[in-house]
Amino acid sequence: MSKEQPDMPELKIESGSGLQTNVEPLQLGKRLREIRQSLSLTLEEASQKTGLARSTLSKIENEQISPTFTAVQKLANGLQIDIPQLFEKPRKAMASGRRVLTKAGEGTPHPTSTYEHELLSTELARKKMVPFKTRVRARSFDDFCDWVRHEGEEFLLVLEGELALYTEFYEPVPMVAGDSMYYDANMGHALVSLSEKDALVLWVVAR
Amino acid sequence: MSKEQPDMPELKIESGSGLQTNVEPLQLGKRLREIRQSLSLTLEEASQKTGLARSTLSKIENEQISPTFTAVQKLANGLQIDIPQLFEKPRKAMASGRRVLTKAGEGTPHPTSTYEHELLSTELARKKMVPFKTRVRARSFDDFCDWVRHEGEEFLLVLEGELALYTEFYEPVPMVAGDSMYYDANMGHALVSLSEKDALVLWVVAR
DNA sequence: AGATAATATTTCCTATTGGCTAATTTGTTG
DNA sequence: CAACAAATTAGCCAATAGGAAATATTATCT
Repeated sequence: MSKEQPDMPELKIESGSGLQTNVEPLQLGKRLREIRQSLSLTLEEASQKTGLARSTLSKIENEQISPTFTAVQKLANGLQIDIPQLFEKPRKAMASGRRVLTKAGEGTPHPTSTYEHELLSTELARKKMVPFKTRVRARSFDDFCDWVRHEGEEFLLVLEGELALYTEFYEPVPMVAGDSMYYDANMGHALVSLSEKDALVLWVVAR
Repeated sequence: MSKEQPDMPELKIESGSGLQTNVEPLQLGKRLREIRQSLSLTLEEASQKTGLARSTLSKIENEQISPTFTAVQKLANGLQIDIPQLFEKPRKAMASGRRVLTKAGEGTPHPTSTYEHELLSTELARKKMVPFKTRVRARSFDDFCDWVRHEGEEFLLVLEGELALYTEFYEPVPMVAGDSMYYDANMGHALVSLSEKDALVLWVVAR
């Protein structure tokens, strides 16, 4: 199929939630080229160091192909760059001097089967913390069969109601409004409301 | 079930190049599955959020294929995770499975000239966040002459009262109970209570 | 309990794209 | 312009991404 017009960068938005943001703010090829050139490497030399073919490198740098994850690893390995560095925005993670105000009740809703989250910030990818307010519906311990468990650390403050924090290695801890907890999120954890009313907690997760 | 497929090629992640690279210490699929499940998402939901097919997600999670970089981007975008986080080795600064409970009003007092802080955790050196509750006494803008300014990011939630957040580059923002703010702490900032009563805020600082 | 329905996940097949070798074009110097 | 080096493109094969059927898992009824 011979085209004479330059390839249109297709930006396909899938159906369903219209929440999808564009998927190419990050010019990987351009940055890789900069890195290679800053190392004074030719495509051939980079090829030898990474184990990828010259042509492949060329196409990646010109953004004609999207490298496989293993290819990215080989690149990072061969050129002595760590992957996180590749994807960090040019400067600080969060743009300097930025702020996000969230008025009461106007966070982004994010319901799950067991909790009702309200995200209190946006552009989470660039931030170190994820703050949200969560409504914990009254329920019993039996309602969950598996711990919540993920990277990072969590801080939570009870705003309203009474609940218990179940954790993997300890006895359940009853908590009332004003109590707070700081814990390692790799430890299994789950919240259970103890009263008939829902409980309300502030939750901050740090990576 | 027709298991006996003739010439079914074995699916291997390492392509046939067979070069030196021992690149696959990082269980990407496993981590992605954990992330998806921690969000209580089904493959179908994740598919809608990311624009990737169910089957593709499944194969990625089972490490049967090496996702294209655009696929990784769609994943990160749709699931609200940032890419560096994906590739960082799971390090644990905080002792695994530890927790600190702070009952209401029993935090460590830490008064300053302008605020009255109550630290809500201990062993701060090992943690990623510093949470504290602060009472902001009624005062005027003139009471402070210099901005507070430090490394990291801050999240604050107004628990009681009315106050204004003064920041270096913006107009003062009036806030009432329930409002929250996320901002870069390098930007000069200061809180002023607007009512006769003291205001109470929750404050979390991330390094 | 079992049977059945509903949903979640995996498998199979096809179309598309990444990746390698080899050839072509482009750029630089003598 | 020749001669060389570097980068890009063409052709081919293998791997990935998508779609739908098959399987596994969970929920709902009698």
